Amino acid sequence: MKNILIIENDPDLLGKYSDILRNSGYEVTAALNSKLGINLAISKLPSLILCNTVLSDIDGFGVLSVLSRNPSTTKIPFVFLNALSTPDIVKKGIACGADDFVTKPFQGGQLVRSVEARINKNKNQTSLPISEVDNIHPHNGKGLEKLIDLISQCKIRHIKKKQMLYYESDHSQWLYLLIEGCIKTLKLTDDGRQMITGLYKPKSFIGLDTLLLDDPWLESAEATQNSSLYFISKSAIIDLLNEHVELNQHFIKILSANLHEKEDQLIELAYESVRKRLAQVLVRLNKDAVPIDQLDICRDELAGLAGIAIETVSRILTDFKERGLIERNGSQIQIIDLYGLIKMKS
Amino acid sequence: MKNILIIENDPDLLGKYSDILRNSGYEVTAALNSKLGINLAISKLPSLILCNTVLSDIDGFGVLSVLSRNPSTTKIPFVFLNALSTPDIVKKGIACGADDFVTKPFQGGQLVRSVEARINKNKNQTSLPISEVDNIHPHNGKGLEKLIDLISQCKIRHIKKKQMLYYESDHSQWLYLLIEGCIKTLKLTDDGRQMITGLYKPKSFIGLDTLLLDDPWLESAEATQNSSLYFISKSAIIDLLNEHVELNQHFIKILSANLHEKEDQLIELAYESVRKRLAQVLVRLNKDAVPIDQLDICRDELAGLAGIAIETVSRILTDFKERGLIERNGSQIQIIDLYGLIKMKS
DNA sequence: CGATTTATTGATAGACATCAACGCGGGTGG
DNA sequence: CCACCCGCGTTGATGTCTATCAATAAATCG
Repeated sequence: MKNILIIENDPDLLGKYSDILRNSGYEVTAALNSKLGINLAISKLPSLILCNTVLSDIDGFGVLSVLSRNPSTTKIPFVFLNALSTPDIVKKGIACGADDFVTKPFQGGQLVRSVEARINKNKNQTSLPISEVDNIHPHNGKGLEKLIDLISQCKIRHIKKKQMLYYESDHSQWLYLLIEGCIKTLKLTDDGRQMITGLYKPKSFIGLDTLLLDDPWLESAEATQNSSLYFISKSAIIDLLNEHVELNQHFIKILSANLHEKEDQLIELAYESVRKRLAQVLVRLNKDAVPIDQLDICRDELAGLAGIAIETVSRILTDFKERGLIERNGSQIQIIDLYGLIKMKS
Repeated sequence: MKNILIIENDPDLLGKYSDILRNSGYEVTAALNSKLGINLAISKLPSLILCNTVLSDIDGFGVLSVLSRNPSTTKIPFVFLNALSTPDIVKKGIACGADDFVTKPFQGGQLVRSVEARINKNKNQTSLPISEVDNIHPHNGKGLEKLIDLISQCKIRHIKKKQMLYYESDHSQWLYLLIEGCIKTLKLTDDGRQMITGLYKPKSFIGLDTLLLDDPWLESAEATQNSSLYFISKSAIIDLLNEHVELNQHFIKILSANLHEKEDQLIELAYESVRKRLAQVLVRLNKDAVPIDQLDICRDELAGLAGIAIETVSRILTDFKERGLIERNGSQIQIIDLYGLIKMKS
């Protein structure tokens, strides 16, 4: 029978939730404060944890952080119970690695449904294969093998399109490994325009650049599609790094490659015309896109990637279409003449 | 008595050079081919090596490369003898780590003078203190201590203002550590404009980004002032990296910081006006400049740093002067109102 | 199907590159 | 020692590229 741990200050509510879940056939462990909750989570290893955001001693986010750092409990689905789901709470919850949010008050059925859905979702995830992660092959060394072990012990979280993964200037607690979907990292200007500094495809790490620095995030990250990611605790990775030299060197190589990419973008931004920049962006997107060379990306993001205004994107795209370089249907773009785009001159 | 090794194919010339140097009071070791030369260099450890660029088996550049990789011979001053000093030879020589070039034919006195000057120069260099190199403190770990040891065993070379250190797409053999002067790294566009991707001040490493990648240089490096650098053999550094985890992590941190800098520049280039970009460049230059806040930099380089046209630089500087932000005398710029520059709006 | 977001098109103005001319110093060679 | 040239910096006139504002059209979503 599935065991569910509930952490909730209010004895009345705790009893109520317990009853609902027991009636649905779950075994329930109850904790009236966070310390007890953490201990019970570690000793009982429940199938799921329900936890109030507001607790007397350590708050819900703190509980989640502690359990995330412990390898044996990091993978347990963690659902927040809270009176209000303000954007701020959701933001903080995602940053800590929460799986779901249930807002009080709720109908009994809703709670059960959420719990069931979450447990089922996490059942499937364990079988996801890790291979060729950002050019990691297990035979490349003991360290990379250990890294793959570590990753496979981490919890997978899913975030929806347009949801933020983290925000600029927030404290960074995780290294992310994207499994599915697409994540963009961006910086905002004072007047609200975005510059997209990175566009991450499956099998790549997000956050390597702040891994060893104590700095907070220097950019925000947002899902452009529904995405699944491994949340890898920074402290665990750092422990691994301290033991395995080749892992460090692998990361150095990734960072070096990133640096070179950025430098190329720099010179492009400085001296190339907008036309050429947009063409380059299309070429780059095409390279690591699905084989159908059909890009599903909104104008806003193209503008952010090329560093130009949305209206100009629109204009240039129609121009490209008239010249037979691309085809458009809706917001989808199909590249017809890749060579023509590459050879685009200012 | 100082021992000098001469490597020269032609027996007549070899004899002639030997006589000249013997008459000036040097002990001379002669080698008629490169293999012998290398062996003698290692066994005798001469005070200086004279070597023809053109040799029968391994050419002069090859000899220098081999000796540079050997810790016991890397520090020996190495002077090329060549019939013509074409820019191409000088370029290749500098890339390999040559100290000087003497062009044949020459007067006997010239050879002696070059040799003496070189030996004296290299006498002084051994005492240069390495401290706080790019935030390296010896107490930060065994690896950093070893790194400092390694660096102190490396030869220091001096390159003059406007001389190139390396060229884009050349093979990279060294990691450089700047001691004195200033080095800029730049990329060129097809139409000859330059984008300066890095401006290195003393105590910083140059070439970290290609250290672990087998790629050739992706940018060129040029001295903006007379500069002195340690030439650190890549293979030696890599050996050290394989032994010391914390050294890798130190480099990861430097690379991460570089990456963040580049990202900041990206968003600036994309969305800020040229006025603001130039102001930022001045602020950045001022930060790590001499305390007198007097910048000696030509318009061309300001343009390359901000990614704008030289004429525009000129125009904006006069505007800044009229507003009392800076003062100009000749090509020197003095910042009057730093805060005003920082607060510059588009 | 209406409402709201997202994309396109047009008109306009401003910013900046480009071409061209000119002044200034410093080095070079007669 | 002076004239000359060359590189560098400044200034002016001009044209073009692209952001911005505004209006409309299309598409997406509930």
